[in-house]
Amino acid sequence: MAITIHDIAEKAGVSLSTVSRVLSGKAEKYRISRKTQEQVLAVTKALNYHPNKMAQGLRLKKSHSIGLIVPDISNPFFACVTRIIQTTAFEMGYSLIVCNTNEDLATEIAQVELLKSKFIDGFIIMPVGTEYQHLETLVRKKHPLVLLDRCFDELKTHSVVVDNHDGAYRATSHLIACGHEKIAIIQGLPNTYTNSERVRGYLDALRDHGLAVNPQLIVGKDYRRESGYIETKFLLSLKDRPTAIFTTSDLITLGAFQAIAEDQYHIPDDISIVSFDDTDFAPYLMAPLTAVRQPKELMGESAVRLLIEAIDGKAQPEKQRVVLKPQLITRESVKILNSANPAAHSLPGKNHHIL
Amino acid sequence: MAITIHDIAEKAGVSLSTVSRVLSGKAEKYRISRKTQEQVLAVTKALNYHPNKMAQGLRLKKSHSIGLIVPDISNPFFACVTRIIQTTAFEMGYSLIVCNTNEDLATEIAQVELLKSKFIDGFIIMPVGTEYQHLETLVRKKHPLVLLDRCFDELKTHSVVVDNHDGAYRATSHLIACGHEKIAIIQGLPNTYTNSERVRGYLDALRDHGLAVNPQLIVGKDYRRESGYIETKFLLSLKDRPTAIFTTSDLITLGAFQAIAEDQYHIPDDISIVSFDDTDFAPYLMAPLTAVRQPKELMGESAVRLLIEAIDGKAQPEKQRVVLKPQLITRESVKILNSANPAAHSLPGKNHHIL
DNA sequence: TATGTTGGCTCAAACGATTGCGCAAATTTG
DNA sequence: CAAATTTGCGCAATCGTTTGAGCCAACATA
Repeated sequence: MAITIHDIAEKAGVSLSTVSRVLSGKAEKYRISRKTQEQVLAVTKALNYHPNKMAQGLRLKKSHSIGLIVPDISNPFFACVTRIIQTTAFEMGYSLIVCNTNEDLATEIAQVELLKSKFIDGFIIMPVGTEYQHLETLVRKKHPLVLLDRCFDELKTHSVVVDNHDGAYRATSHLIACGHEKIAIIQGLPNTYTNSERVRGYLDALRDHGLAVNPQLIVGKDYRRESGYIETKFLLSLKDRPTAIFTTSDLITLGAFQAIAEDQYHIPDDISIVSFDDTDFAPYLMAPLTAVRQPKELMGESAVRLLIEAIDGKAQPEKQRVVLKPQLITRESVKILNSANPAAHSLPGKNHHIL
Repeated sequence: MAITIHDIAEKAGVSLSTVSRVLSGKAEKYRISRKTQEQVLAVTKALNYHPNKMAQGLRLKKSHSIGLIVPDISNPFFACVTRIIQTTAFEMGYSLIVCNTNEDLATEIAQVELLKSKFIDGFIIMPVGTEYQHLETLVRKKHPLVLLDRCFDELKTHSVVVDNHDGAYRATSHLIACGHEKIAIIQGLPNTYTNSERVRGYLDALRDHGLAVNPQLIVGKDYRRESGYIETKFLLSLKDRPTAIFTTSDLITLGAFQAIAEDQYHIPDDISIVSFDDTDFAPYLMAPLTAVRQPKELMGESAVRLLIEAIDGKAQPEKQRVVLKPQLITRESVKILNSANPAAHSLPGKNHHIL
């Protein structure tokens, strides 16, 4: 079959050990003569040897691969983060096993189990976010683990998140600055870290600007397009229609757009939208989207670096939480109601072509 | 450390072999008594044993993981296909190692090398598509391999592709049926299977409808957004502007939209667009997109099934090429110039809400 | 009683690498 | 020239599984 160090040892006239030592750069330590080293290296090259990673892994208890668990790779936000993670990991010598949970807790648990048995060196997990028992097991068993995008305050592990409260606060404040008062929110998965923070940001912004909260305008139950469609339909049907909607993911926004188009409304004239994510297509939608941009590249990179530090034992033992700041990108999906307000003037309308 | 069959053997008072046999369902074959089996199973459960996949893999030369090499996971088309592949593979007991090439051949070669050493059971590759030496090596060494989306006629291996010629032909014919005669194409990566087929479909459609080919209207050099932007800028600057553009990927289309918006043109009034892919966001763009829809689910599923058949040795030894038919989805990005043409009437405008 | 058959399990050699220990030969030291 | 030290490398155990071959007891057959 494939070439092994056996073959090399034989052809080079030395022992297994010697070959292994030369190839793993331990020649100095074990005092292998220069001549022998060259000999071995030559044969290795000649036979086009590639070490068997499974054998290495078994012996060294290290697979040089990390497991990524993501709710939905086809969601452009996650897709982008995944790409960064893959690239960064590859540069650092790791390959990536990708698992999809479809936002389903049972699937997530199954994937974690699967990965555990695969001798993964570490995990990057964007959890569904409602339960964390299975993750606690990982932490207890000292599996290197970085939570990404979503985390649990109770779980003592590294994590990389965006300041969702800040993002939501600014999105909502922007709407208020533009003169909106009846502002709805279509939330994502309730009772999850990310979502709760976004909702909290929304509520805080309303409160800080002296606006009353209308519970009827808080809707939504997951981050998917279908949800955006349904909830927008509902919001549009209200007697006292909101003038603006804060959609908490770009996918929700797509659904909202569909509902709005179907009901023959127009963005932003009839209804304003601020979204969350700012994925690639955001500038090109029926109305170029004002959205909170998540620092996708930074998220992916930080997660990988943190994880690999943890794997190498170089991470601070105190668990770190990296909190990244989002950015509000203003385009044309928000109508300015109160051109009297100076704050509004400086905000949208100018930099439409931020892409 | 972790529990091994050693521990189980000891606690159950039997030998390693017996444990292994019971756990791998070979009890019958090796005549292990029912009592012993239950004994072993009980201890296994009690200790919460999970087999070490590395050791198993080493012994059995099987990792139950497959490698996926994809040009760009963040491209929504590939992202969607990747999700299907992951899900299907998982259902069939395989996990997925994902590699990204960024459409770069050197990276692709590096990734293939990496995966080869990882004891992958098989490959699904969406190649960059300009070279196939490294893939030929895989084929020669009998690595199960399925090419997806793009293939090489010269390479004798399984492949799953879309009938790109047909898709392009129908896209172009649709434009012609709507009365367009000056039709540009923004192609993808030249000299690749997929792209050549699409260009051929475009040319054939023009020819079959008696339209002359204007070489100036054939532009583009890769599938990315930037490319769409630049080429559209160019096309719009021509004295003899085309009335329609066939953009050969949704990403190119985004760039085209940007250029068109920037130059203050309007879709479809000033310029019509037919795209390729029909990703999720296509219906919600500034102009709901008429596009050739690729059967993403079917592509991903077929690729995995074919690969696993090949891994299990159940695939026909003759290499199979699965060719899937695309579908033209008409929305509102194409203007009907000749309302006299009966063919045009029956086509667009009705089913705008295909999502 | 000798012989064959079967049931029920264990032994030990793989798979392909890594590594502590130890053994010769070469070299230095006294 | 003997002893001590260094140089250069090999032996064999190990990682956690799987599996062909073999062994012993019990039972059936002649």
